[in-house]
Amino acid sequence: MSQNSSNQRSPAPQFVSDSPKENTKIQFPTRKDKGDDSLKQIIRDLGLKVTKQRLIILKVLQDGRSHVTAQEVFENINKDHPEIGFATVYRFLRALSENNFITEVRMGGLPARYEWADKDHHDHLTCVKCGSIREFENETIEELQQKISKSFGFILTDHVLELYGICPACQISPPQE
Amino acid sequence: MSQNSSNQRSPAPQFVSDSPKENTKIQFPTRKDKGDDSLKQIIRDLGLKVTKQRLIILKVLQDGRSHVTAQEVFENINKDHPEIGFATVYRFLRALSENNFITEVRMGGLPARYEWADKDHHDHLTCVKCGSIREFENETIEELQQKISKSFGFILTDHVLELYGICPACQISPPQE
DNA sequence: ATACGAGTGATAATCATTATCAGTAAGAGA
DNA sequence: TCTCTTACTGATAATGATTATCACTCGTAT
Repeated sequence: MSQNSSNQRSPAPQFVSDSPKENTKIQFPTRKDKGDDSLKQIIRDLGLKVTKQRLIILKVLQDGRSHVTAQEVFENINKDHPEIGFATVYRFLRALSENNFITEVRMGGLPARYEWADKDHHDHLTCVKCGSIREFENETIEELQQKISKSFGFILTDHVLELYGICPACQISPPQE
Repeated sequence: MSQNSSNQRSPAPQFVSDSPKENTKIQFPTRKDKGDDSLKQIIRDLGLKVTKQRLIILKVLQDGRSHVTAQEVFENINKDHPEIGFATVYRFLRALSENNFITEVRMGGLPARYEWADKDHHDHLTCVKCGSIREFENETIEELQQKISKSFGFILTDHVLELYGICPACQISPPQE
């Protein structure tokens, strides 16, 4: 999504469902949540139609590992549902990401990775040797970011904090060929 | 072929944070100016041959504004030296970046930007409306990053901290579209 | 159930970046 | 300085992730 600026994913217009409905409190599904109903509700909350494809994508996101790329989601789905095209996967991932149901993480020039946004915000600590990712959160850093933004007169809308280092395992036994 | 045939929709972000500079023939030495000899030395330190092209690229990086994309460097050079191909620019920027003579900054899915690495470390605060970049540094955040890494047993080697927000100007007069 | 507009899948297009390769030139040694 | 070896260059093709296009399909409000 590098190319045209149209997708310059400005850190996301906060979820604004124009569906006035009643204030159904949005429940983010957890990993154990297998019910299709809450998945359907997510799609409706986005103001989108519920389709088989979108349910499948959501299920994979929910049950699969975190930090997946669009390609990985597609390949995973493709095994059981080869009729679903990758454009559909990309499109829906973008919709989810723009509405903050999932978080897009970009590191280096690598393909974007996505993770459920149903947990507290966290940042990443990535091993430059083996690629393993640890998550962390630090309230003080968050506060400092707010303070810094304010000092420049900016309204903070988003941030990316990625730490890179060498994990304990790779310090001991560097990965072989 | 490529070239930036200005795409349709969104406004191409304008990066105006650093002093714009016309290329004048006469260059007064700046604080960054290391002279041709030291530019040559940089290239030799990389274990590469000193070529006219590489000296020109280095000079542009040194004298031009910061946070430039490869395309911008190329276009800048192209005005006076249309014989230099963009592949040469990309190649050399990569070499410089891999050897930490310049720092590569990637934000969102946008093209990589480069900056001279001979200044103190700083992070970025980017306006999601107009693309302007402010630099900042915060010792406390740096220390916290070290502490966090240590708590996971990681040896911290690098980090990326990018804040996104709306700059004062864009809060007042949002760019129309 | 019907109609209509959103959704889909195949495919082409984009865009930044990298690879390829034949011709060129840097620079170490004679 | 001249030669010779090879790294370098520039034009162009290729790549890889992602988005646009478009005819067709399918949810879903009526």
